[in-house]
Amino acid sequence: MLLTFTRNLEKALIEKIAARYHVSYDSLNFTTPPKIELGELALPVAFDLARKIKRPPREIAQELAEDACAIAGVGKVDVAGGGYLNFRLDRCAIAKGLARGISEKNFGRTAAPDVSGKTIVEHTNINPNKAAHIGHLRNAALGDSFIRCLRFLGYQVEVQNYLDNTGVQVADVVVGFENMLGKTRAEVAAVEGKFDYYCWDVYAKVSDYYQQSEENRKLRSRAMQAIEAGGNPTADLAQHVSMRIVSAHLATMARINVYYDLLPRESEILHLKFWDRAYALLKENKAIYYVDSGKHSGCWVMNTAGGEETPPSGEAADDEKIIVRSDGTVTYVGKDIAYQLWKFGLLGLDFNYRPYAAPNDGALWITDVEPDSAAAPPRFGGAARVYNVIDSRQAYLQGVVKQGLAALGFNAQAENSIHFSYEMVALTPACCDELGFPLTDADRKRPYVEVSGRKGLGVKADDLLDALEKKALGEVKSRHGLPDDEAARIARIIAVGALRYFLLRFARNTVIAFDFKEALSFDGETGPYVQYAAVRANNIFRKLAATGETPPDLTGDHPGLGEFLESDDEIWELVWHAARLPEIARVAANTLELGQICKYAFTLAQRFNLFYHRYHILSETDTLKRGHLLLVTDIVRRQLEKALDLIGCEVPPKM
RNA sequence: GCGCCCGUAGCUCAGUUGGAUAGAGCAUCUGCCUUCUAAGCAGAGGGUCACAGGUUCGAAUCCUGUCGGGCGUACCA
Repeated sequence: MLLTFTRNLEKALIEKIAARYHVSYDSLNFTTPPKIELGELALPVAFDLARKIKRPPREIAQELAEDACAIAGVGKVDVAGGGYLNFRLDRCAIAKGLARGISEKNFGRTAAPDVSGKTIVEHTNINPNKAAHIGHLRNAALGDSFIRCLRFLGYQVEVQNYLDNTGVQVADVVVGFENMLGKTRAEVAAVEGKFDYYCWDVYAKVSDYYQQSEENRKLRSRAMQAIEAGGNPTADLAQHVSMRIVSAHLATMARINVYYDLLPRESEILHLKFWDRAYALLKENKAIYYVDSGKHSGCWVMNTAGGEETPPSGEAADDEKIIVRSDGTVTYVGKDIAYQLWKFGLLGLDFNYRPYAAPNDGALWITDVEPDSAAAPPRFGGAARVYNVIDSRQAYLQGVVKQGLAALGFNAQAENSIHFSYEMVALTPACCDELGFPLTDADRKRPYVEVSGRKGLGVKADDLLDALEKKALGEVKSRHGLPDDEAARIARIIAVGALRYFLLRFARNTVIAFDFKEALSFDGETGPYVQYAAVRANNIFRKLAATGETPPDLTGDHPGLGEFLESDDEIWELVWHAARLPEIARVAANTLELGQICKYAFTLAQRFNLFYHRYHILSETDTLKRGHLLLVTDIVRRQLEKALDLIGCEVPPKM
């Protein structure tokens, strides 16, 4: 409803401006007037036109206002300030349209997506060699919320969690087990308890082990080569470790409502010859070249000079990105280029697939060398657009992948390879103290310290979730006498609400300096605040149902609703804000700023709380007014629930 | 060195791509539970938007410079 309306309004105005002033716009930048009494939408376009056609802005605004009145759905247009166009919309029509939209389960969204074709979103991508930490949670929360928005907006989306099961980090843990600890695969398999936590410690110790001798450091390259070759005890151990860690990661992510469609594995990129094909393509197109001297001697590096030029001399290669190492193994970037080509359907090869037992019993698939004869997989890959959710430190690497595609002539696909970039989660020095992690004096002076798996410094995702659940459980139990399992279930929902909201409320390019007190807060601008508003609204309907009364029909006629909404700006502002969810979701999806959804949900909850305190709905004696109040409450609670769903949060039955 | 990002209330952050009187939360202070739940509500104080120029009807937002901070620039990812 609203998306369609605002876009029609925009289109109609663009036409009118073109007809009257012969100035063409692709889009118009609507804003919000400072007060709802002034209208719902504002347009400062007259200022821009004033410059272009050399006439006073107020005069232009006046003329446009007359034109705009004729557009369907527009109630009144005023000229304000130096030349603002303020639009007052037909309140009753918007409220009714919204109520109908909600009843049809599309929450007021009727416009088609902005683009067509499949969108692949790759996120999480944790190296399968240790437990997930808070940085990984930010990645997954962003990626998962993004795909929820895209799906809500009607996009076809495929979610992939890439498993780097043949990379250096897995090799490091394997060296830790085989060489440092002298454990066999059987002994590793017998390790009990949280395996991802166990590996966290092993990984941290391997750093010291490498420091001890050159001999030790050589073990990494040896392990890498064995893992890439496959069919040997080291490779078997790597597979055991990485797949066991993956299952731990999936369990952690399931705790915060994050799920995937496909788990592509790097081992298949190698064994199904994806890399060989990409390697050949890159060589053919002279996108990479061999270096025979200098510090990168023996490597294949990216040809940033590009094109069909003869590869530059070896001496010029010192600052080029290495794609194939001198020991013959391929770097992550190389494998990522092959993977990216496959995502766009450009490689001419496909994975084999088998079902993976998913934590949510949904359809999750994993790639494999051999096909699964018993199950027919859906068609994966072949995307029109690809989003890679990776932190901003990898911007350079993402650029190389893009460059690789472009060097092969796939310019459109390079253009549609989008790095969904965000800043890291770091730790405040105070937080490191709480974790009992020793800091250097230099670190102590910094605003924050980077999380480091290599040093074993970080807040583990499961630990944080445990702390949140424990705190939420205490709060629930202090308010309600509930059976243990019911209380625990509610505590989990609140914990997830607090965590996901916390991780998403920051803008992408803001470093989150992690602080336990803030992350564990349930008051003020938090997920639980929004959940609480929704629970309160639901309680009204629960009490209503208990008395046997049926709530107003969303699709009904609602006589008197128009007058009611015209007479009360505060209630109208609440309804109007509720109606904007699809617009906000669109902005969030286009700008990749999921914090917009958080802001929206919080503001809606705030306005609802104001409304809730001002009107005691169930004791309202004017039955017509009571019906309107109930309708407004119904609209708001459903939009609140949907907004929470977009950021991966649920509404608890009680709070 | 080079490249990218950041600097907004005591603290943590928003700020709809240049628009109307710069907003929230936390913390502090003052009130509000016999009501659909106080994880809440109402109110108060708190700002040279790092600094200096510039662009124009209009700048926290754009351009230049200075100062301060972060990240990247790996045969890790």
